[in-house]
Amino acid sequence: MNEKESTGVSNFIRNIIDKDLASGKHVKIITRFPPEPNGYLHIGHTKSICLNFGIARDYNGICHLRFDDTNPEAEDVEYVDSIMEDIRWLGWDWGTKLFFASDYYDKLYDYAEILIKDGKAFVCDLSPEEMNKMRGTLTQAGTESPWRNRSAQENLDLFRRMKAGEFDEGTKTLRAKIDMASGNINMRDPVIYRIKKAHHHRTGDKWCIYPMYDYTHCISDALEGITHSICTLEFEDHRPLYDWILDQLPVPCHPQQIEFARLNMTYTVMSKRLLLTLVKDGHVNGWDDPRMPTVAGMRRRGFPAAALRELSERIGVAKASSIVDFELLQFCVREELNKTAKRVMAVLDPLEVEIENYPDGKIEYLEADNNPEDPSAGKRLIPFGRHLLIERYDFSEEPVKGWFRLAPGAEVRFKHAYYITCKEVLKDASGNITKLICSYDPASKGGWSQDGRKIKGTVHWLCKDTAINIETRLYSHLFKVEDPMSCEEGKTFLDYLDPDSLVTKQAWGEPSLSEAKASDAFQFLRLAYFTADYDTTTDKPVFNRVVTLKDSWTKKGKA
RNA sequence: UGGGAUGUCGUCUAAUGGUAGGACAGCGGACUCUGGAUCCGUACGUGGGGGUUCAAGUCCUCCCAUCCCAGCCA
Repeated sequence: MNEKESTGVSNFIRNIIDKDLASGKHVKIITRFPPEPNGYLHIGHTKSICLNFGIARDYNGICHLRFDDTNPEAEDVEYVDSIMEDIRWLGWDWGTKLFFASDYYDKLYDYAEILIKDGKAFVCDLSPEEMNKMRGTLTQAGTESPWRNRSAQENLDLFRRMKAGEFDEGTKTLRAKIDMASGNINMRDPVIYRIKKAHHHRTGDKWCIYPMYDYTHCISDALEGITHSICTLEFEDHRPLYDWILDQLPVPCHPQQIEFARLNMTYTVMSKRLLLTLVKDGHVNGWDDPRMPTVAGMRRRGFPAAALRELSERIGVAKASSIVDFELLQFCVREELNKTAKRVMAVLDPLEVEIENYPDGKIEYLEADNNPEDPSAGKRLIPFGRHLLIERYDFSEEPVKGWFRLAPGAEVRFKHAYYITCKEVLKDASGNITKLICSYDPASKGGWSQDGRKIKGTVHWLCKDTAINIETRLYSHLFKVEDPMSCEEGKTFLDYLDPDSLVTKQAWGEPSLSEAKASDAFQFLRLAYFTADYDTTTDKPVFNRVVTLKDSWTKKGKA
């Protein structure tokens, strides 16, 4: 129990670390989270973030935040800022360990010269098209570049001139000299430097050659003393190259790359490219649209950071590709919000109720728990009067078996208020129910009676005269199918978008809701968890539905 | 006739040659001033064939299925 709490759940990566610690290979564990600042973080990244920062926390180690900024054309400070904000919001702290791969450009360059002097790298004049042709195919070996056997001296001279900006983009690259016949395409003399006359968000115009990921990442890890370099499965094929480069150079250490399966989740897509499409083509309202699996979107939606961390714990870490049930996320969100969300009453689809034996014009204030799960959340006073509003679906003129909400002649409890009995049903000319005439039992104030009468049904309600208008944004899955990526012939993931994934509904709520501040979490009693949106104002409160409450009644198909 | 990986309840994940366990979802019940929460119970799994072993999810072997790789992206 104690061990489990202190080191988290067991997984194959922690097993490796345990062994390395036991054998004395390492005494201090250093991990890193290495995002490229070219997009927003999504829930897939939160798995990696929690993994790396979580290991550092549990092993008394350190997790570095290192931006993998080697492609200036794609990257921007805007992303650097949003990524740091998201990681902090998720509850992690990198202390002083903030790094940029671009911090290492000078060292990286020096190492490249070493490679050249040792005959392990060469300047190649092939055009991108030629290089592509000569790379071979998955089943056929590649062909060696005609420039492969230049002298070290010539290579050094050319590389220095590349750095000096003497050549145009695309005319020359620096390549590692490995094996054009390798079955692993990454080992077929991979490019390690290319010419890009681009402005870098940190180094400005100092450089016109930029190192490639494979070359940069392993050396950056080594320079920082990373012990375990944890990445996703698609880099498995790159590990031989990671190791090869470090084996050629006098680097301070040789970190171990370990790959794990990235997170996939039902009813959503996870790639930056696809998310960008959703944003760019206006299928959602920006990166922080509450339907997006981005950290920014989930934050706005109202998913608590603690729930996201809990999810990361629960899904575990392994090497088999998998798709996690969205239900598990919802469970984590409900679990957290149940403990923390303030209970209030709101009515989305109102039906008028008039209490015939309650004095007209009288308003009394009744005491209500703010959170039955947390007594320290205190109580509040809610207004009650003759004219009330209830949820239309809480009344049934012809109740089915097992129905214990309101019905003609039935008595139910109005939460925190009184026992109410339905006396009469008023309808308009076309037969629609317009109002319920009810009576209340004054002896049941607070929602209970001394005679021990058993009242099974409890409904939520609002005092009509004091209720305020609110806007609710009812979110559901962005996609109609579990896996939008496995498409039928001729369709794309966009064909599975659910046009009803956002339904905006004007509703009514307790007066106190006008004071809600953005990100405040609520449970609208018996309905769902809601969070005040960034758009909320005193005049026009706006709430995002985070997740509905579990509902074992409608699930039975009885509603 | 390329290389690299992975197959355990519906889903995710543990078991490191010795009782296949947990969580979510499901189902049933208890309880409840939220048909919420909580509590209890229940069903469901080692991709397949051979082999080694007293004993195999685990070791060997063959097969099958799935995923990743041909950017001067990361």
